[in-house]
Amino acid sequence: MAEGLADASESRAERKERTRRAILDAALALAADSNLAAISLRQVAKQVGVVPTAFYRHFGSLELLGLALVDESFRSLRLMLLDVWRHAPEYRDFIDGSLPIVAQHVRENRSHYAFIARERTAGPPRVREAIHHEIALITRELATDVARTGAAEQYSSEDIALLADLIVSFVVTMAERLVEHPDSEAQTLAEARTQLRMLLVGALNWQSREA
Amino acid sequence: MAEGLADASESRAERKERTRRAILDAALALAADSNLAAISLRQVAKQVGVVPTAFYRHFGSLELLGLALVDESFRSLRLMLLDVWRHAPEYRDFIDGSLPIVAQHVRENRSHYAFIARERTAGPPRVREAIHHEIALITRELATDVARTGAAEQYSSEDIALLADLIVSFVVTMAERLVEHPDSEAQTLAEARTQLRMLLVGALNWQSREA
DNA sequence: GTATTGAGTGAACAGACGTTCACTGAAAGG
DNA sequence: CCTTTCAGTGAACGTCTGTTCACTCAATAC
Repeated sequence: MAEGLADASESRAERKERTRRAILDAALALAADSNLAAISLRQVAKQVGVVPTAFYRHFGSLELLGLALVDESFRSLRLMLLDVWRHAPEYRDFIDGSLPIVAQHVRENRSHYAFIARERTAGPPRVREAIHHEIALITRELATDVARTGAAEQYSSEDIALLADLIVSFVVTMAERLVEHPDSEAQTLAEARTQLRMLLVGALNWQSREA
Repeated sequence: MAEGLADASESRAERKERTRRAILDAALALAADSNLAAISLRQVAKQVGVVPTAFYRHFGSLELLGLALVDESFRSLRLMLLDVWRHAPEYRDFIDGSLPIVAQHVRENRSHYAFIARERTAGPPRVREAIHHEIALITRELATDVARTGAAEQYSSEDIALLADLIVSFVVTMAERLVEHPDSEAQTLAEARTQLRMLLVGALNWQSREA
């Protein structure tokens, strides 16, 4: 089972995982110049430095590879959000506390966010669905979190959901901009800060009854 | 010059324009199943019922065809917006007056909106730029319109621009949803109505000084 | 009535595509 | 130590790709 004593080479599983990672990274890089549906299995294989057939040892198709990338992207994203929400009560200002963390995560995972931004609207149907599902889950979590902290007691639960959706949609748009214009991060962030404030001032003055 | 008397066949220019339209429509239809970067010149030609080479008589590349589609989409969109803004003062409620018109236009031009939604993030760079440019123009027009009607006198001009951007971004998101779930138009619209109201309640209570 | 223009043709090209198959050879299992 | 497993190989297939070129032949121009 074990490889006995000191062995400089990797185990079988380690090598496989290394190739799998290389394939994921290559696909991410190649898709960045167009999109997932426009790249070919052979391009990916060539970039990895492996024969086209080897691809099938790891993924049944480019679409399944795409689903793996969605999974990977959102696993990291959710960890970041968990961190944001756990520390939220400590913030003197929720917006100023949270936005920079999101911006930092986008900066450090630009290619993943770029992938999500593109494939969310242009990817293969199953990939699109997977992304929308993940975003819907996050929206639901934000809604329960808003309800739990009692920040909007005058809201009906339906309206809390709509508010959460409004916020998530806005942050998605902001993330798209951070991806597209990495050099303008400071300005994008400053503008988003003001806009989110405008939006939340609306939240504070909103009453569900005035539908 | 003229074609003399009664002639059942089309003029040369008419035939050319008819083929051009067929190419635009074919590309729009084929890209709907993936995206512009993933379709081929030969697929388009086959769909039109013309030999691949004939494509070049109308467009130098698929990318230029994409730019033509952007142009076409936004020309129609701008006419609709002109109509919305001209009749805005008559509305008892601006939101209830405008949103249904936008929704109707999306319904009647679904393939164009789907194209814009996809290529906005996943299209060839020049196509993406063209779309963002058009959206920026519309945002600027909305800002001057908001400023002109004096609906937000307490706003700095920078904040009017940010508010306009917030509204346009939201409507873009709403349009994406109308495209993706045509069957839920009524619900999407009802939710968007509430969300836009939340947002604008924020606008009314916002003051530029509290940055 | 003759000359020009130009949208559409059809063959040809070199290369890339996805997928199949039988294979190798080192790591892991017993 | 011998056997099994399986990530990666390499050739082969039929099909599709963008682009070139010389061409036809009806509508237009003069």
